[in-house]
Amino acid sequence: MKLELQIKMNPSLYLRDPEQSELGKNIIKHSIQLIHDNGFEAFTFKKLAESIGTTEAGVYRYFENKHKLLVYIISWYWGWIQFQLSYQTNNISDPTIKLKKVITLLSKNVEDDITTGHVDESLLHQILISEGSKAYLTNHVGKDNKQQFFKPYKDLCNAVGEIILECNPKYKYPHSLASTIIEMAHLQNFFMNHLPSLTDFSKSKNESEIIKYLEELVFNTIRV
Amino acid sequence: MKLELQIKMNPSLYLRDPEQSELGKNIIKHSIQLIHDNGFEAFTFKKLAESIGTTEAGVYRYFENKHKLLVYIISWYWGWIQFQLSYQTNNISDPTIKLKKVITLLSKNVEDDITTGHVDESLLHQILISEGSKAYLTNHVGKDNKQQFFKPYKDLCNAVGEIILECNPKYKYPHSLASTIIEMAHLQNFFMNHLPSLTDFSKSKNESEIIKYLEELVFNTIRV
DNA sequence: TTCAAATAATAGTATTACTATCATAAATAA
DNA sequence: TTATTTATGATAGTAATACTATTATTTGAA
Repeated sequence: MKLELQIKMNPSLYLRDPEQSELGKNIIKHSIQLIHDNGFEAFTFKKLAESIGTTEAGVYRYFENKHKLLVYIISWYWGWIQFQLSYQTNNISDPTIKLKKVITLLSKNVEDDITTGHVDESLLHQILISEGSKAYLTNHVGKDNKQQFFKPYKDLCNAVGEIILECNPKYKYPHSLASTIIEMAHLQNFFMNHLPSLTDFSKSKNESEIIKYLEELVFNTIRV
Repeated sequence: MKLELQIKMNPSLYLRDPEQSELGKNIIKHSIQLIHDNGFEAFTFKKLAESIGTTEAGVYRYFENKHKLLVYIISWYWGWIQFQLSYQTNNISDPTIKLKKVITLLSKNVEDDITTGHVDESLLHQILISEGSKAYLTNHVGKDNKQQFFKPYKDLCNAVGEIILECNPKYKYPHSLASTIIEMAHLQNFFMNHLPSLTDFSKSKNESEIIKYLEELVFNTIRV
């Protein structure tokens, strides 16, 4: 029996469920590749259609526009991370170890997960680093939020916040600290690779120093 | 005698210096207003030209494209913040107080500064919160960086890093902590206003709680 | 006064972000 | 089995965006 991990997506994000057809899966797969390779600004439905071997209209039958497609794959990623988190922290009772697992999970470049056929999680992780914040940094963030587009992100943030509170039930800013960890795990990685003088990780070019930095930051602030 | 604060800009950002003409100053002024009101994605040179009462071609004589214009106004803002920082921390010897001033300066909504005629710093601060990271989150960040587009940001980050080191000369991550402060001052503000469940500031809607959060975060991590 | 530079007015192109239409192939239900 | 829905493919078309180019007019410094 083959194990298939299915992540439940918000139906408002798509017109036709991309999981339900080959073309749909191809749209996801090639979107991830193209957004990774050329960035979200250069990504168009025309290029995507060409890369798949279908037509622009074909893509529009699945997604209303490229922003919703971006939010879709990002939501998928947060759902996947949420699953990894509960999987990896299962049976661990020490919240400190749990929180360290979280930091590592968010910071480390993930390996491609074979149980999710058409999605390359490693590329997705890179996309999150450079494009993740573009999902919500728009002037329609309020509308999108009302449609629950950011629920997976919020759920993750809450889950991390819970772990923080397990470490120190009196800590006053569990959600802000959670969103700080999530965002900084990505941003410090981006800076390390593209604007190294904004970090102290220039030489090493690997994530272990970012993890150390974040651990110090987090555990010093919650252990008051 | 009228005091005029002049911020030196990187000439690669423009084709014609916008400070040197009325049209140029209008381009800056109306860009800030339009980007603030509608967001960077919806901002076009055509709308800008209409709002000024000139033509699209007129704007293109000053800026190659809207991205460079964004980087220009953002650079201007960092230059202005850098000036405010050195001005406000002048004659203060206690680095702890200096660092607190930095956090407040970055987090608090600024008041419009009369010494800079055509620039509304309060709007600029809002633009930085929602659009700031779009200056570097592109696939041409490397090219832009080679042209020194991010120097004002880096200079500020260095200056803050210096203050951190004054507080604790042994602290290992002064630049990363500086970029964390800068980015989080903005991002937590954005979350507070648009995605409050990612923060612990939902009720108050003012920046003083963000300042407290950041101060706790920063001083607990550097006082090891 | 003259000459160069800045601006205004207009036009035009390639690309993007869509919408619409119609034909065909595949899946499914009667 | 045929009838019919449903997904896809092929093609066209539109409005807006992101520019470039040309020419005429105004301004302002030598």
